[in-house]
Formats: sequence, structure tokens, C-alpha cells
Amino acid sequence: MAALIRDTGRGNEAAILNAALDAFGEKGFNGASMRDVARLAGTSLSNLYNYFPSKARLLAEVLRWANDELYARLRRAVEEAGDDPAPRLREAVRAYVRFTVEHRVAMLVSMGEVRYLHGPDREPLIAARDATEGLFADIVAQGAASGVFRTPYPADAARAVVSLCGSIATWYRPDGRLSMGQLAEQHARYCLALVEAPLAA
Amino acid sequence: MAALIRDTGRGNEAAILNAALDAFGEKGFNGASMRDVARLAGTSLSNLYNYFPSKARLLAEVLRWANDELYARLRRAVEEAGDDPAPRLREAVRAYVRFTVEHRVAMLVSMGEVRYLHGPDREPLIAARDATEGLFADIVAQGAASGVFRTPYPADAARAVVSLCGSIATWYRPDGRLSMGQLAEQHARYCLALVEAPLAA
Amino acid sequence: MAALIRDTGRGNEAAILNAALDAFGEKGFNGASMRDVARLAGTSLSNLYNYFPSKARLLAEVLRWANDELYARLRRAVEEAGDDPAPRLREAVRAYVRFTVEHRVAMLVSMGEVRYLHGPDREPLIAARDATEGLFADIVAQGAASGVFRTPYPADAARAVVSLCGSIATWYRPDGRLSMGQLAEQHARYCLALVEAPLAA
Amino acid sequence: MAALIRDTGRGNEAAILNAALDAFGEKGFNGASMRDVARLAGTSLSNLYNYFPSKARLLAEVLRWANDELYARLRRAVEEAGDDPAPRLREAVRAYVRFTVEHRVAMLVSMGEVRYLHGPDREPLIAARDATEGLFADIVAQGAASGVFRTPYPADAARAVVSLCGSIATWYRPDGRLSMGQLAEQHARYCLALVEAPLAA
DNA sequence: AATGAATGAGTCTTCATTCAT
DNA sequence: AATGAATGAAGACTCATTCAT
Repeated sequence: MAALIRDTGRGNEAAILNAALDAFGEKGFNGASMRDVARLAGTSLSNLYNYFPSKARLLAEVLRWANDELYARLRRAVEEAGDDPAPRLREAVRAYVRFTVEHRVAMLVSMGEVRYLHGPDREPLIAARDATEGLFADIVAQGAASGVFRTPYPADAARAVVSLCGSIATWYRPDGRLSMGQLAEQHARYCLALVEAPLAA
Repeated sequence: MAALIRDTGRGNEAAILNAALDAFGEKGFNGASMRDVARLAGTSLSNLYNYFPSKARLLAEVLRWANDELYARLRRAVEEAGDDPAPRLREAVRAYVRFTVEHRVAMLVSMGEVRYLHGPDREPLIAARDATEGLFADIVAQGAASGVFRTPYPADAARAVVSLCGSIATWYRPDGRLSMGQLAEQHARYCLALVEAPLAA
Repeated sequence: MAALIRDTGRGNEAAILNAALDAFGEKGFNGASMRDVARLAGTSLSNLYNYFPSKARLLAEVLRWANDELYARLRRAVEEAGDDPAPRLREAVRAYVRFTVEHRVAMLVSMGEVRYLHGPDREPLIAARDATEGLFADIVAQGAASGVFRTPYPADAARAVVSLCGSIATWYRPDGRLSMGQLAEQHARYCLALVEAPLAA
Repeated sequence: MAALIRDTGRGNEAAILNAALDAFGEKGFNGASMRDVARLAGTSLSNLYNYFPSKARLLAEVLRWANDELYARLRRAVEEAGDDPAPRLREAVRAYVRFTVEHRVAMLVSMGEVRYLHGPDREPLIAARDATEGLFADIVAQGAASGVFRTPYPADAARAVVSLCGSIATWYRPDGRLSMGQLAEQHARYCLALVEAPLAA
């Protein structure tokens, strides 16, 4: 479970972002204090404000990083999957599951703490999340159009797919029964079944 | 969206529980203050402590009520659905979706705020949640045994079903495009598809 | 260590007074709450106010009972000791020590918590305490006048005697090395020595 | 009555410690609020917590300072008194009385409020207090061994001496009848008499 | 970029006390 | 005499944030 953010080219910034990710992941946005973040980042409380003007902005930045990374991975996975909707959906789901498992806290924060953002910090995040969901929506639409996904709800099924993959973060434990690979495999099948694609027996 | 808790036979208790549900639902456990709860309940801050010894205990009680109600509804729905696994799953999912829509905040709190509970308040809740999930697990197991659910992952699919239904709470808005009935219908089909039951074309 | 206050002929009054004594003894006047007292007395919080109009008054009553009892015991001991100052002092000290040991918390409260009393509750207590000290002052004065106590400070030595005996309460433990009898014996000798009375070799 | 703690080399620390000493001295540990301390120290309530993590810890630090200072003074006094037990005891008592008078509240707090300390804050204080008493115990033992103190209770008399000197704090008023010098003189004699040393007529 | 000290508003919780029954 | 419910003030402590250095 490597750190999500590697380097930003600006002093302690990456350490602070990763610390915020951990803190918000463990205690939630309101439960974690700036002192918690500072402690995890190994810097002083007041130094945080040299990088981010407020706690909300810090959360916003963390979420932006997480979403950008997830989006990039999904794009890459889909591109490498070729043109057919079924393998595209399969690979997108597998990538999503892998990201969820590898960066569970990032996913948790991303799903749960956005609602504590208001004003100008909020909308870019919502847009980014919609873009991520849009990737799935496109695949489902393509599959429905070509007749290979026979779900009667092609306009809504993508949301179900995304919800299903994201919810793994709420219960997954690294020492659990299922490996990341098994989880990815299972969910790929769940999602193909959900959109009513033909399945190998 | 009627109040979840009607009356407990003890002074202001029901009003406080419902107020806590609303407050935790809107701002999260850590974001909502006991003052918020008191204001919503129409009583004084200190009077809260005549009913619940701590904020955590208050949350625990709220969650217990929500889970008990959900569990009871699911039981009833499953019983009335007869013996075949497919209609049983269909009715369970529909009941779950209806509960999620009608008591969205209860569901949100139930999914998101349990992790702020520790010590003796936590375990009964986890057990109750497992019991709810167990209802679905039984149905899936029955369907898999009888061959009507052909999912290769009968031991894990119930969790996916529950996650899928619960996640509605994170995005549903009463004024959205889909009615509760449509939502229930869609998810019933998603879930039957997910466990690879035969579907009417 | 029997309860200090036996019965007052008024419902739960004695139980409340003894409970207050214990509570104030253990946690101090400000550290103990009326709830603590109620719990120890086995009654309800609000019922306390049927007997005593305020926490301060409750403390005042407790102190009055303790002082009255101590004063009575000292009077009796002195009277039974005859007319000579040396045996009178000896018996007074022994009685004081015995009371301190038997009702340690009463003594602790009496020494330490009076200062939290103000207004009309305070002065009667101070007067009662002065009366107790006056008993010793009289004996020392008598002994000095008759030449048997040769202390150069007859006007001040009584205070030292009283302080010395009372301070036992601050360190005495029932399971300690010294029995009540030994303690009484030792202090009788300390005090006779302090006033410079002739001592048996 | 100069401030007990001069400077600690860390911001407002000395001011806070002295303020705590005054506040606890006047109202007791439980009667004084952290706001009281802040007001006396001329700083904000929250700033207190930049120096001491809790009220109990603040009390513990205050007590440590007071005990260290007392112990140092006693050591010095004893060392300068030469080798004979009688002058050593005399000078130790005088130093103790002077400290009690000069830092009455420190002594009061030290005697009365230790019992509100629990856990790891408590034991170092008890040990320090025992060390102080140990100084007197050594002197009494030495005097008893050399035959100049003829008390039959050499193992216990030191406690009486310490109690006697400390109790001055409970009644002393700066505008009272006796000066500090007189008080020191009187108690030196009380204590020598108490251990049954030969006294100048 | 980095820190320690500082602050005012806010947190949960407990307090002594009152009131209706 | 006795209780359970209620309350406003106050308790210790933490918060996000700022400022001087």
C-alpha cells in the first residue's frame, strides 16, 4: 500500500497530502484535526498553512489527487482493452477494484467526505467524480447500443457498477479471505452480469 | 419521509433519537454537535444526558433502532415472498431499496458513521448488520443450492447485493429522475442478474 | 468505623449526612457532587433538597455534627480525668486521637473543607472549632499557671497540640503499622513533652 | 511573599505556575478553574494547554516545584548547622517554618491537594514528600542513637515534627500576632521538646 | 519554508438546582 | 417525603487559524 502521492516538487507537500489522506481516512474529515495531520506528516502545525490555506482546501487537494489518479488508471485500462464493450467494462472494473484495494483510504475519503466540502472547493470534485462515472457510462451505452449488454436500464446501470466497486472500500481488510486478484475477478463478473452481458459458463 | 422512531414511552426520548438521526445524517457524527441535536429535538443540551450518557451511546441507539426496523421489514418481505429463491431475493431487494429511500439518512448514518463507534457500543451494531446481511446470504445460498442462481461466487455475492442497495443512500435525492418504485424495480433486476438468475427478456 | 451520625429522627436525614461525609471525605467538597451524595445515600438527587436547601448547607450540617460529637467526647474525657492538668491533657489528647482515627474522614472534612463555606454558614463552625481548641487552651493555661507545664509559650502551645492530633487524619490508614491505642499513647507523650511537662523516664 | 517560581526559560510558564499556585491555594484544586488560572497568569485559557496537557499535570508540576524548593532549603539549613543533632533539628525546623510562612499557599496546596492526583502524576510527588520527611527522620534517628533525643518513639516522631510545622499553613495570617521569626523560634522549641531533647531553661 | 506561542469559539460533559407530579 | 425530567451556567479541553520570528 504505497503512498498515493509521490512528489509534488514543493518541499513537504507530498508528505502533508499523504498524511491528510491517512488522517481523514481513519477519523473522517471532522474527526481528524490539523494537529493529527501535522503529526503524521512529521512537521509543525503552523507549517501546514504554508502549503494549504485551510483544512477544507487541504481535503479538496487530497481528493483531487485521488480522483486524478483513479481517472488516469481507468483511462489507461480502457484504452488497453481494445474496442469491444465487454472487455472494456471488464478491465475498467478490474482497474477500479485494484485502485480501491490499493488505496482504500483514498477511496473512503473520496466517497464519504466530499459532502463536507462547500463553495468553490466542491464543484470541481463533483465534476471529476462525474467524469470517472462517465467512463463507465460510455462503456455501458456502447454495449447497450451494440446489443451485447441487454440490461433494460442502460442509462442507470453504470452508477450501480461504480457504487458496487467503490463500496469495497467500506469493508475490505488487507488480511481478509479474498486477495485483490480474486476480488477484481469477482467484481468483473458481477458487473458484466449486472449489465446482462453474455457470460462464459 | 416519516420519522423513523415513533415513541419509546419515555419523555422526549423519541424526539431526541429522531433529532440525532437528522443531525448525524446531515453533518456526520463528528460534524454534528450535541447542541445541534438538542435544537432539533426541541430540548436543552443538558437534558440529552438524562437519556443518553454520551454522544457515542446516542449514535449507537440510533443505529440500533434503524437496524432493527430494517431487519424487521426484510424479514416480513422475505416471509411473504414464498419459498422460491428468486422471488425471495426480488422482494428482499425491493424492501431494502424502499427502506433506503424512505429513511435515507438512517441508511447513510448506518453505513458511514459506525466506524466512529468503539468499545462495547460497536459490537452489537456489527452483529446486527451481519444479521441483516445474513438474510441475503441465506437466500443466495438457497438459490445457488437449487441451481437457479448460477453465480460462481455464491458465498460472496450477498455482500455485493447489500452494498449495491445501500449505496443508493449516497446519491438519491427525493426530487430526482427516478421514483422509489422504479428504483426498487431496477435494483431487483440488477441483483437477480448479479447472482445470474434467469431473467425474463 | 461506624457511621458518625446515627439517627436524626427525620426519614433519610442520617443516611444523607453520612453519605455527604463520605463523599466530601473522599473527593473534597468541590470534587464531590450532589449526585455522588445521593448515590451513596441510596436516594434520588432531588430528594436531597427536601432535607437540605443547598450543598453548602449540607456541608455545614455535616461539620456541625462532627464538631459537636468531638467536642462532647473531649468534654467527657477531660471531666473524667480529674483536676490535674497533666492527666487532663493526656486524656484529652487520647480522646482526640481516638476520634480522629475512628472518624478520619469527618476530621479530614472538618480540617480541609471549612474554607469553602462562606456567609452565615461559616461563622458558627469557626466558633465551634475555636471552642474545641479552647478546651486545650484552658488545660495548657492551667498547667502553665500551676508550673507543671514549663513551656515558654503557654498561649500558643494549645494550637500546636490540636494541629498535631488533627494531622493524623491526613496520613492514617486503618491497615497501617500503628494501632489506634499506640497512636493515642504516642501522641499523649508528644503533647506532654511539647508543653514541657515532666515525663516518666 | 515573592513568587515561588522565578523563570523557567519558556514563555509564560513561570507566570502560569505561579498563577496555578495562587488559584489552587485560594480555592483548592477542584474549586479553581483553568479560567481562574489563565486570568491570574494574564494569558488565555487555551494557551495554558500549550504548556501543560491537563489540570492535574499542572498541579503536579506546581507541587514538584514547591517540594524541590523546600527540599533544597532544608538541605542547606541542615548542612550549615554542623554535625550535632539538636542544632540540626533546630535549623531544619526553622527553615521549614520560614518556608511555610513565606510560601503559605504552596504549603497548603502541597498538603491538601495531593490527594486529587492519581496515576503517574501521583507517585513522584509522594516520593518527593517522603524524601523531605526523610531528612527529619535521619536527624531524629541520629539524635536517638547518640542518646540526646530521649523520645521513646524515635521512628515516628519525625512525622509529628513535619506535621506540626506544615500545619502552620492552615491558620497563619501575615497580619497575625506572631512574626515569622517568633513562629520559627516557638516551633524549634516545640520540636526539640517533642523529641525530648534537653532544653535550656 | 518553518516554528512556538497565542487566541476565541467551540467541543462534550457535569454541575447545582428547580419543578411538576 | 420522594421522584424523573428539565435547565442554564460552568467545567476541562480541543479546534482551526494567526502572528512574530
